[in-house]
Amino acid sequence: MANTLFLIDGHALIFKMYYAFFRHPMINSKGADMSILFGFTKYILELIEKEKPSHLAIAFDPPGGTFRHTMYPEYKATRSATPQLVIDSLEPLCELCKAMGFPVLMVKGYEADDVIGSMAKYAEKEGYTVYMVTPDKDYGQLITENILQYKPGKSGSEHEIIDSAKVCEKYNIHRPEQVVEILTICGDSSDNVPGVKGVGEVGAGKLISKYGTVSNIYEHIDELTPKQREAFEGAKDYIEMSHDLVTIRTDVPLEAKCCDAEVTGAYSPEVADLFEKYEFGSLKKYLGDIKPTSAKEEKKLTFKEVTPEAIAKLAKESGSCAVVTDSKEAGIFSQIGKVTVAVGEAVAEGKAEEFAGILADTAVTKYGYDLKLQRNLLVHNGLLLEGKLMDIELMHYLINPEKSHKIDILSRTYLGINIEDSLESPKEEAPLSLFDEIPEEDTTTSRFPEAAVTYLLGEKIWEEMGASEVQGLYDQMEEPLLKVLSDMEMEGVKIDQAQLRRYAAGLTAEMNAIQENIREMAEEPTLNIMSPKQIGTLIFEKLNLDPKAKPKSGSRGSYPTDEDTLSALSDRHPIINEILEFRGVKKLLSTYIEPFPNYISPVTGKIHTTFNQALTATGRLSSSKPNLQNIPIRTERGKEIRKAFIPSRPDGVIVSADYSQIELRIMAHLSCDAHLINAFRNGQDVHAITAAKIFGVDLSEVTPDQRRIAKTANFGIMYGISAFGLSQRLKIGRAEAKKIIEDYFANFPSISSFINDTLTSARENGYVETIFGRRRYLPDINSTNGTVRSIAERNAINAPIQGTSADIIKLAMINVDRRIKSEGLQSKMVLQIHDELVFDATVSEVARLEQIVREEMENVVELSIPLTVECNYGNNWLEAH
DNA sequence: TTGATCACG
DNA sequence: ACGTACGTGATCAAC
Repeated sequence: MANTLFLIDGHALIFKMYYAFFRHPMINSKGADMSILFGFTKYILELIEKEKPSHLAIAFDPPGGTFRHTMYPEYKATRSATPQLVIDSLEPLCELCKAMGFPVLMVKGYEADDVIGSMAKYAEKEGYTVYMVTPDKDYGQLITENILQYKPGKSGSEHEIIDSAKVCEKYNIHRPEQVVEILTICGDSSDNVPGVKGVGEVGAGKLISKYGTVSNIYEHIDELTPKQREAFEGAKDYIEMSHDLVTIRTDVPLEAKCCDAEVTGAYSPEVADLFEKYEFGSLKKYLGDIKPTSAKEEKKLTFKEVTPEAIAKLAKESGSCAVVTDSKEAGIFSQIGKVTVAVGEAVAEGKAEEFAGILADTAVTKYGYDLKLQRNLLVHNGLLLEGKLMDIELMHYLINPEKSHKIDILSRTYLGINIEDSLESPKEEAPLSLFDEIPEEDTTTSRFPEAAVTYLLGEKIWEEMGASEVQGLYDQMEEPLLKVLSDMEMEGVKIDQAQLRRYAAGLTAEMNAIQENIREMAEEPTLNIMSPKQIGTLIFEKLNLDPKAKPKSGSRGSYPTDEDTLSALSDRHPIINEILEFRGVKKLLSTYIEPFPNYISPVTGKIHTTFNQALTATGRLSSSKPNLQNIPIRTERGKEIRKAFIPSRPDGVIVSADYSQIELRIMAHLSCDAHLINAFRNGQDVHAITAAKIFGVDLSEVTPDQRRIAKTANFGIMYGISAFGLSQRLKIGRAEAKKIIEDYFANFPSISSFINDTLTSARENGYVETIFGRRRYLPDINSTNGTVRSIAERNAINAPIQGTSADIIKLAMINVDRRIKSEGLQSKMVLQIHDELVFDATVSEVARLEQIVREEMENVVELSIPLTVECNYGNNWLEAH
């Protein structure tokens, strides 16, 4: 087979990668943006794997001007400045390409186009088939039988090979060289090359197919229409220069020979070094067995097996051990398999009962991973997990909440030990009931490595926590909370199944009726209302309710059909409201009603959610399987679902206690704003006071509408407002929104300086923190990319507020739990919904419980504003509001 | 697997 | 040149 040479248009590929990673840049551990370097390298390696070229070279534009600039000073003058990342990536990229054995073609005074053109023609003579890898249409002029254009596909789609026939067809010309004539006539706005005004690709194609060249058109200028003649006359002075500018040179002196570009597939250790340096972990597979010259000695994990009795003795002596409780991830009521315990290098494995003494020993610290689940499993199986719980996942969460806390990654990062091979790969469970039979235990896989690594990691990560001063946060907050959450999960919450079933029947009937109605109105008996694509087509094409609506770019031509968009059209056709109704009902059924029976434990008859304690970026909890933190309340239909959350005892009630406006109070505290602090101290209506200030009216004259706007503005401030965002929320003009924000900051200067101070500190430190020292790192806070930087800035404002609120309720939960236990109440705390605690209580205890809960929640921390709690109770969760 | 949509604070 | 308020989880369609 003939040799194939791939010539890469480096400049174009760099920009392709720049935009591909624009929204989510790839930042390495040192904070450097590797987007272009990584994307470029990955593209080349994948290209080689896919197309298997025998030869490959990469052309870049040289620094400084080219002959075209000399010829025409305005050349590319309209281009905006090259992004800094592109500039910074160029040199390391060249170095990397050379190291990988690909000739870097760069000739002073010539652009990459000319270098590729010259190389292509030369290689063609040598008998190569040449593919020019570029999206640039200018390259069409170079295409021959053996020189083709390889046009990379846009995000996901296939590449396209452009041959002579295709390019001729595109412009309606006879020979690819005539692309030059087309470009001369059309000009090139991005390169600032002038063409013949008023003549586009189609017109140019017709003329060139008839006259062959631009100069021949001028020779027959009398045959043109008057308009065309005028246009060509107008371009006469510069047309020759334009012709010259768009002509790709094919006679550039080249040093590289084709044979230099051979793709061997064998890379040097220096390439592996660079991959290591740039953290291209996922690209190492392309290097085969090549290892870096400086390959670190991978530490070996050593352990020796001893008996359960021996390990118990060691654990007692050292005061600590690591515990791994074997079970499939199938809910908190699973059977336990074997238990593995490690102390230093000593490990032991056996039935849980064999370790019962040590597990229950309060004097022995337990290192482990997801100890909340382990504690639940053990308790369910009649065993205790006592002593200080050092959960490495939770500990690492405090070091950096947004990094991965997976044990294999921690092991590599902190210990230099790779346990991937010796660990069970976490397989995805079938997403069925939590209470299915557990698959047969895989006894071939030992948990020794995991236990031994956990022990080492526990000590190491604890040290690391000292550096960011989060040890106290762990001891005082997360570790005690772990046990509280474990109790809450085990306790569960009672659901009125009969009420749920009755409601389901009614809703289903309602939904079917709406569906029929919609299909009739649409005259489409098979319409799938759940398909945004079908709904978009129906509304914007068939019914044409908004002729101005355009398909969203990027999502393959589908129209937006979200609630905002649809609501705006509800006057145009009755079908709109029906669609929204349908969605609402369907949501309730499929998310909150149908799946719930599967979550009811046959053991307790209750629902047991999982609280994720090491997940959110801000310090909040999250709830899953099922999520009990997003049970409906805002709509009438939704409220019905809350009625199904009932007390577990016949003489029971549900008690709900929620912090009133806690985040706004925290902002008042953090900013020390006198107006807000006074308002909260005096128990006044803060949103009304805000309205009075920003609209410059008396408090008594604030209209409900002004209050609503002020309330939205208050929330907006906490989320890192923009004029655009506020205008969207309030459905007002941008200028009006801008005015509101300006008036807000003018009247609340301390909020303004709080924001500025927070941003300054974030830029200096690279992180922000809550009043309890919980950190969130913001690697993009100093990014040159404006979009990602503003996201980081909004996070910088919001994280201390949301995070402090999360810290406060966490402490309150610990204190409330302690009081309930110390006073011997039967009532149980069962749910937390960010600013609300829900209790499964007994009637006789309600008064005492409310007193305790209010006391603990309101006094958990001393701030410059009071924290107030609203407390209610009733026969179900809805009535408790 | 991803994106759109929508439930909550 | 771009996108547009913070933090979550579940479901469905469509790739």
